[in-house]
Amino acid sequence: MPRPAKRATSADVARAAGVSRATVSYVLNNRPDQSIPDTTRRRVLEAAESLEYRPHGNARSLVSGRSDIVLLSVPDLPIGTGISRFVEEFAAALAEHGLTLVTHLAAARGRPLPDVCATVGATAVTGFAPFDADTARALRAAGAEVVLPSPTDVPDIMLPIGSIQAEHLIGRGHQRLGYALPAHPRFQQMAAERLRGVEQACVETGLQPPVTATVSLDVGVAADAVTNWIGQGVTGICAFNDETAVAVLAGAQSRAVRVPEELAVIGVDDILVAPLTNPPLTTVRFDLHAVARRRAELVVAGLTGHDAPAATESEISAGLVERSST
Amino acid sequence: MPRPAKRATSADVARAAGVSRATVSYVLNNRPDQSIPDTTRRRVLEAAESLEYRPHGNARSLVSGRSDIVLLSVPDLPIGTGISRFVEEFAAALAEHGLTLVTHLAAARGRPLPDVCATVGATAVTGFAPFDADTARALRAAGAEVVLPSPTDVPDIMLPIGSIQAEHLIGRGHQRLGYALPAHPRFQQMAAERLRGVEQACVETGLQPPVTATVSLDVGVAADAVTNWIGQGVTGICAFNDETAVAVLAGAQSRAVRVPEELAVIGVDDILVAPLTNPPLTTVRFDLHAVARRRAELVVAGLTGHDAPAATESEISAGLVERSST
DNA sequence: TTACCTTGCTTACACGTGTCAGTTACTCGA
DNA sequence: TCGAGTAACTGACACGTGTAAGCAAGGTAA
Repeated sequence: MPRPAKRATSADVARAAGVSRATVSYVLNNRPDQSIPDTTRRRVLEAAESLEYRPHGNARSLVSGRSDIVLLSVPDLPIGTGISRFVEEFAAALAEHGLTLVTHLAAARGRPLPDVCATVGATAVTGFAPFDADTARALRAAGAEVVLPSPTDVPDIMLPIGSIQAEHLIGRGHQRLGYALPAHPRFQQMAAERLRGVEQACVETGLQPPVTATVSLDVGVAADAVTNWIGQGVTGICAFNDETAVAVLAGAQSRAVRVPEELAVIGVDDILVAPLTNPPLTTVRFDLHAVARRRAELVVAGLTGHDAPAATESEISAGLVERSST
Repeated sequence: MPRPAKRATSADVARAAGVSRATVSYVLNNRPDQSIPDTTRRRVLEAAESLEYRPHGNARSLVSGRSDIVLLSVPDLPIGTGISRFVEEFAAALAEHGLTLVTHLAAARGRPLPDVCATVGATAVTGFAPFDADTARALRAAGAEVVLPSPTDVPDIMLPIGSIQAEHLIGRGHQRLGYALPAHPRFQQMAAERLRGVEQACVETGLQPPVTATVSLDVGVAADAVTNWIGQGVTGICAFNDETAVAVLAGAQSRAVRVPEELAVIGVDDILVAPLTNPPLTTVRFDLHAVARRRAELVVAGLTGHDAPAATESEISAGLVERSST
């Protein structure tokens, strides 16, 4: 096949429009302090259009020292579908500020995050959990100006989820709750936050704290946990996420424990199969739209040096999806 | 906090080592055609180490015209967990060749892919389905030298999956098969490939082609499909993926159709909840390790200009996970 | 007329890197 | 002693962009 023409540069556009390269730059970045007549402006824009000119990000960031690239580090976890919605929303929110999002899956055998940061030239790096001090320092040394979240940002998202679960069950009259922790070690931090939310709700309504059990995705393990809960008088289970909740449902079924009559179960995430379980799973879907938008605000604020607008309670909106498992 | 020192450049290293910048470049990229005594070499390396020097990827790719960055476009779909394993494996395979992977979620409201390609300066762009001609052209114009997969690459991955499903059911004695298509429009292309694999297997063993039905993630829809299949004498269902399979299971249960006695069901992906369904779901897990490695080979081959080693049959290894739904 | 401002441009430099073409200083054979 | 060769290094350019500084032409005020 014929080798396609090399990508157009601003010099090509300048030649086509019959002006200097500087004029092209002024028009395309439409700088207010430069006065450029409409005829010239249009000539440049048309030339850029017809040549399919796209500014070379590397060259641009080389001179400006700042790159419009935001790097999102995605943890190497069995990721739920929710994350892709977060990413989508986050990317859209950043795009409104002219920022481009790329994601990198942090795996043991892949490149270390600071290297990736340096090669793509990201100005901001963000992730789901706060980075440890060493990594944060390395990221800054690799050129990142903003590293988020800081340790104070995370609880705002996770804690209310547990509260919503517990309040729903308590509202239905349950007096003794259980909490199903995930088995995967990397979920532990997130799980601890959500559990704390459940505990808070219990304390506030005068109940005892929930009876915790680690439930792997195995029917036998889940069944044992169910038997134990029933023995302790537990009637409602908050599960860390929907997969764990499905395991609890399977465990209950294998021990002939009726759901929701004998044991109510509520999950988190509203995964695709949640409406298809037996009985259909009640769950909490938290609004990634708002979380993503908030995160984007924090990034932009960090980049511009302004303070971020304070988070209002209503921004973190997690919603109950009521089905028949509670 | 004290503003951290600006990142070190190769000029800083040169000054610290008492040599010229060119020498620094020769040492760090250890070029064989330049003879550099060990004393000098060590001086440079030590200076680079102590300054925490990392070459500036933007500047490097600006001059070389090539960037070590591979961009993976992830479709805006309800993504299965399998994809993250693919990404992990792909990134690791690319890293062995000194390439860095970043992913971008292609969403309607985000940036168009060619823009992202241009801003990060990717030399290769790849995705799960082939790009349409316009997009491919735009990507090339944005600086991508390699755009994959080409339309001829995809069937190799998807088609055998359908075959494995069908052969498993046929081997169990089923004479009339059904195929459960997904409802989401963006899955259609992938589904068509997998369905073709099922059809091939049927033809080869002298069976009639499968009875297709579109099954959304809704119990009612799935139940109607099940009734229809039973009415046509179908005894085994190949589902597009595990979510669709779970819907079929739920539909069967709501119509009191016993699985697997009256209707066998097999999915694809081995999602987390697959062992937890009732009955536990038989499924096909395809080896993303091999697919990712193959894809990385294609990318590297495209960048070096060499031909890629031909795919052997054994590289595309998809494995049956037998449970009780068949 | 002269001094000075505005408009509409252009010229020239900087960013950090890789690399080619020189340029020393030294060794070696005749 | 002299030319040639080689080891060890340096100077300068290019990549594509943003932008400060400058410049010609025309207008305006004194």
